[in-house]
Amino acid sequence: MMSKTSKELLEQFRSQCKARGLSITPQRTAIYEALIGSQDHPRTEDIYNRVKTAFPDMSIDTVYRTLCLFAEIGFVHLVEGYGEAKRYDPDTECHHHFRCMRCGRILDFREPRFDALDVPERFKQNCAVSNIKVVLEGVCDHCLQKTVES
Amino acid sequence: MMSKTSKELLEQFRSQCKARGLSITPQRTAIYEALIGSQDHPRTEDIYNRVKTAFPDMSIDTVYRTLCLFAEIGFVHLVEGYGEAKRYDPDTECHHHFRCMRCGRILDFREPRFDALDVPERFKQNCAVSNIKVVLEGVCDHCLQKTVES
DNA sequence: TACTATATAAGAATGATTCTTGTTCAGCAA
DNA sequence: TTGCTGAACAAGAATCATTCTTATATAGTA
Ligand SMILES: [Mn+2]
Ligand SMILES: [Mn+2]
Ligand SMILES: [Zn+2]
Ligand SMILES: [Zn+2]
Repeated sequence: MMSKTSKELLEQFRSQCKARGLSITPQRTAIYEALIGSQDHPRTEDIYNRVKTAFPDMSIDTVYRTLCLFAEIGFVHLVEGYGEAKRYDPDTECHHHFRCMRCGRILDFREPRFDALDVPERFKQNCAVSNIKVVLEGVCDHCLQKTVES
Repeated sequence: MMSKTSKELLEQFRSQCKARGLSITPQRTAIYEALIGSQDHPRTEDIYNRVKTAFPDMSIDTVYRTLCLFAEIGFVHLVEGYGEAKRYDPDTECHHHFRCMRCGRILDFREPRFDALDVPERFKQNCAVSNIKVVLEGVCDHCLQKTVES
């Protein structure tokens, strides 16, 4: 199936907001557009930088608030990390990550085999497991290249 | 095999420090002991609280510095999270985590099937993958219990 | 168009972590 | 043992990410 056009995504954004009684403000729309236009895993400040060309006096607090809201309602996901600035994932379909421990780059990958790993019995019985993710760690191709060069 | 006694672990700590030219200070020793004596995933401040009974005027900066050092040299691991305070793992053997999204509790589990999942070809070829971890997310038994009660 | 609750901007406040600086001490050599 | 020296430390300032407070603006609606 073909992925949604950005026009379709925007329409979906508007109707989801409506359904939840959230105002559709120019700021929220701009932040949403910045998100869907990115294939990476931006920090709040990255999004802030992308929108402030069009909105020179947007407060960074608005970006923090809005991304937090978007994460709550599922427009974006929060990426697992190691205590630095939060990173968001505009791709909310099930997928997994490779994380470069040297430069912080996060690469996506889809691996259906990993989407439904069989969880230990004790979690099945006592906890409510809502999702599983596999995280690969190491050094990315870019960084390996740099190592060779020097 | 039997797991190491704390005396053996301490001896290992001392020789590892020596091998790396690191001074064996009372502060480092106390922090190391606090770590190996814990079965959870403490924050820097948790460790600080545990050692300050014996060292009332230890600076919290020393705990930050020391945990960071211990993570670099592999005495502890850093736990993946979502941007709150860093959490450390004194268990450096390969294992995986369940994370409660409600209370933040992190439960360990060992699942050899997960330790050597077959990584996508493109990472094998271009990146140096140093480890794989599976993260389960959901609501823990404690929190489910609370939900039922109220 | 007017009203009201919601959202925003600006800046202060907070929490975690790191940096700076002057002091102390662990490891080592005499 | 003693003395030296670089590494480690304590204290507090500084920084970074994030959240809170408050006064103002505005989206949705009558
Ligand atoms: Mn992703
Ligand atoms: Mn663990
Ligand atoms: Zn890299
Ligand atoms: Zn819980």
